[in-house]
Amino acid sequence: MPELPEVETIRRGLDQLIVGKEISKVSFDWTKSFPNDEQQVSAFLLGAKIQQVRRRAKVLIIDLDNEYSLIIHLKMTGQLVYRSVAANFGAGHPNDSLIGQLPDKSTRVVLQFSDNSRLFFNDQRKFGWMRLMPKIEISNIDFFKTVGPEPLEPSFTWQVLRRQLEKRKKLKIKAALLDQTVLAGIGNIYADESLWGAKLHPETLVISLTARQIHKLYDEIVFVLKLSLDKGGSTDKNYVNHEGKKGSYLEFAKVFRRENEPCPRCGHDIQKIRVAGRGTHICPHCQKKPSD
DNA sequence: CACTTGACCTGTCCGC
DNA sequence: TGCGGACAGGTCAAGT
Repeated sequence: MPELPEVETIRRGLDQLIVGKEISKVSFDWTKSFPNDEQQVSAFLLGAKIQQVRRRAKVLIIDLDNEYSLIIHLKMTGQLVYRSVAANFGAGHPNDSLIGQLPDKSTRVVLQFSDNSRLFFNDQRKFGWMRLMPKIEISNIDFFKTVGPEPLEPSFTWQVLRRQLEKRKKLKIKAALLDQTVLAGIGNIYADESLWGAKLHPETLVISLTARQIHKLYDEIVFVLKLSLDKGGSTDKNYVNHEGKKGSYLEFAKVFRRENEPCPRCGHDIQKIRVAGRGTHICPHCQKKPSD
């Protein structure tokens, strides 16, 4: 899924929907999706109330009103959908949704609240996970110790991006943008979109970027992330928000999933290539390799 | 150490 | 229609 705009959309939604609710029951069908043992669950999850929903990079943190939190990573195909009994009963497959009544075939974990509403963690590919962890241990997770700055925080300036890129001078710029220790929350979609905006070929080495190019790339990263957040994120195949609804950013995307369509800037055909092991979309005219 | 590749899973699409 | 292979938005671990 889910890159920063999608995870942030869910965070905002859940923060409105589940804060104050008391967890009354938990069930799961796949241990890797929820590795905690019975004892931890009954001691710290059952009976706890939701205090707040936070996000760092692509990770959601649901703080409980005790010393524990639920940490959730949706990886590629995870969904977190909240349903009251009535809403679930009425759920079909309207145009703005991908899912009907829950649980469905991909449901891995169900949190039930004392008012009988439920939060469903669905994940087709089973890469995602949810786990209960003491709040005090969260900052000790390697990922949180090394993850880079949040691009939508006011403290993230183009100079910060330049400094972060210093650490990965030998990488291709696309690989650097996907590296969560450089910058938090960018994935394949927004890497391609911001590189197109900055007219940079994704294989351009970081070391060869000028200050002006980094500044432009910074502007484009912030622009595409804010635009996507405004559009409720991107739905390619699986992503839905906390209500089970799709995001509409891809209608506004310039290159992602638009191979063989004309570049909106120059009209040349958009190509799909492979960079850093990932499918990558470029306009070969606007985004020249430095050697070309 | 810095960087690249394969593994983790299921589902879908494309070519033969 | 059936079947094999490639590919899909993310991160780790293992390999070079």
